[in-house]
Amino acid sequence: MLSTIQVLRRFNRTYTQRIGVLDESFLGLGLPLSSARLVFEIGAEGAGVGDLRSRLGLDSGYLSRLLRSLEERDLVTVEPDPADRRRRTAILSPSGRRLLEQLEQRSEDLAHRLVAPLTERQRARLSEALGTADLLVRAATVSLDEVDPAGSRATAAMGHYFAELDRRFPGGFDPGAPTPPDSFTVATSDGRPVACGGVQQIGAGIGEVKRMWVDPAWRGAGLGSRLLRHLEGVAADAGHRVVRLDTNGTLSEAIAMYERAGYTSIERYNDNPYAELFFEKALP
Amino acid sequence: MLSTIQVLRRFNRTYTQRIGVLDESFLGLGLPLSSARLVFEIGAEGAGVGDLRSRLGLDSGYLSRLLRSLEERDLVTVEPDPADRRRRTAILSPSGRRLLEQLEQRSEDLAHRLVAPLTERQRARLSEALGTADLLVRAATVSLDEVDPAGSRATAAMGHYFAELDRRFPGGFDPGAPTPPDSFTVATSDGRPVACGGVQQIGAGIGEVKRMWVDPAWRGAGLGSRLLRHLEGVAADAGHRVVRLDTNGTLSEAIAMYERAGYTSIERYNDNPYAELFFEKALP
DNA sequence: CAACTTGTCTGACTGAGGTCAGATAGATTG
DNA sequence: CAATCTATCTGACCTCAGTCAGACAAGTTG
Repeated sequence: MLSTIQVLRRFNRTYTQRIGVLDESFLGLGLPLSSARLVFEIGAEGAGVGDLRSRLGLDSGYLSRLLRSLEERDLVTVEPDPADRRRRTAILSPSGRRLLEQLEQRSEDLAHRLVAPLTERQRARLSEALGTADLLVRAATVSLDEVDPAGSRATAAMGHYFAELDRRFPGGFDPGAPTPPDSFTVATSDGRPVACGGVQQIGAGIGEVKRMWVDPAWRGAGLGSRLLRHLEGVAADAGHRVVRLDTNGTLSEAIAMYERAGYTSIERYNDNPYAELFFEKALP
Repeated sequence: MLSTIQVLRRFNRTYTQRIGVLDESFLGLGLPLSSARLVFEIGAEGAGVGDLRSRLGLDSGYLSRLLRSLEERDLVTVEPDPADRRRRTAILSPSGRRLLEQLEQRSEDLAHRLVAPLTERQRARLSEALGTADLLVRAATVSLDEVDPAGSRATAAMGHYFAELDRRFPGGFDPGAPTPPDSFTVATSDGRPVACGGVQQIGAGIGEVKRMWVDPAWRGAGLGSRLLRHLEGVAADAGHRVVRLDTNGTLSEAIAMYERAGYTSIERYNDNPYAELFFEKALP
């Protein structure tokens, strides 16, 4: 029986040899690979230069040069951002958009050719396997960052949380004027918040986990328990011996997860009108 | 519901962003990536230069230069093959073998770090998904080549076939002095024959599929039916209207496959002492 | 054994990909 | 408003990766 790591390494070799070419399908349209990738990354909506730099992990000088060469070929226009004229935004020109379509097409053709020898049933198996692998690999590479509890990343993530509560609670949800917790963690994947949660002191040696949320598309990938473990670590570092949390009966997945994580039901400890269930766990 | 192609393309993006780094783990040991890959490919047992060329898909001049640079660093020795002194074989020196170990270690560490955030169950799911994807991707990218029926590739593949018959038949198997068929197809993956089969005229408009074999590790991936379809095409191109084949009752997987492919049982049409069952299919 | 084929090597050259050290223009802050 | 910081750009430079043409030695064939 092979270990996950052996399977992963074996797959990696298979993959780079055979599917890796999907990327190189960008070649042959008269553009070097990195320029083609850049066109792909700018996309139909355009993107900020700094944004591109971080997404592609390129040196600022190098990226600048790539953009200049795309401009010379009339594929891209770069314009200053009106709000902050130091920043610039790259947008595809009409011919750039045509090129993007060709790139998409080629990549699709190649994918098509790759699965062509498989029967319908095998394709379905492959789809399912790759879909599972995709979710798990994404889940494994989500980065958990502690952010400023009053900053924009925290606010944006909390927005998703409040919006979901509002959708799920029969009478809607009114966050009022929320006070930021002592510490706030955001889980990000591809630049988007996919989960979040805060920790706040509510008594001597007692921390509370607040505003914990996981994007619905990401549930079942273990992200919730990972985040919860992380938040318990944050609480422990802050000197708490116990963590508590409250929740609403509607949020059944969350409740199941708290129980799996070793939380036990306790009496009401606050006057949160939306809370119906209360949990506690002693930190090791 | 996403199509296989969409899933594949999505996975490809996830993958190149996150696992693609497994390869670059070869960097940082003072060797450029291609040299490191070459050391990896030479492996502990050494490898022929031509073999390396085809496995890595490199230009002969480029490969030669890479080998020279590894020789200069005392990582590799290249020696002529005693049987054919044009051919040369690359072998790792002791320090080359140490380097290979370091490369393996790094790649393993990286894979380990990647799966570390997953729970045991998730890792098992990932293993299974990647294993399935690996088999299917390999099966999809096997290349079917028509080779010289009397050449070395055909002989090597047939050797596997005869060896398996010898293992499986109660009284063993004696191929005698086999005459090469009119046409022979070998399916190759990573330079190894994984399946083969020949077509021979045995009457006016009648072709026979002979010596068809699929590597046991590859059964269940649809390779057999794909090869059979290919051989039927070869027979049709040769002007045959019907294909026949004979087989032994021991080879139950093969028999099931012939039936699935639309073959029907017929009377004995030859005096092959090992054959017990006879099939026929009309070509469209 | 002459003519060919095959396997590897050498030399000359190219472009992609990337780094680093400033320069410059716009924003922010005391 | 001077000083500082930030986002981007320019110029100089370097290595890696790869191609192509041809040389050459060893093997094969008529």
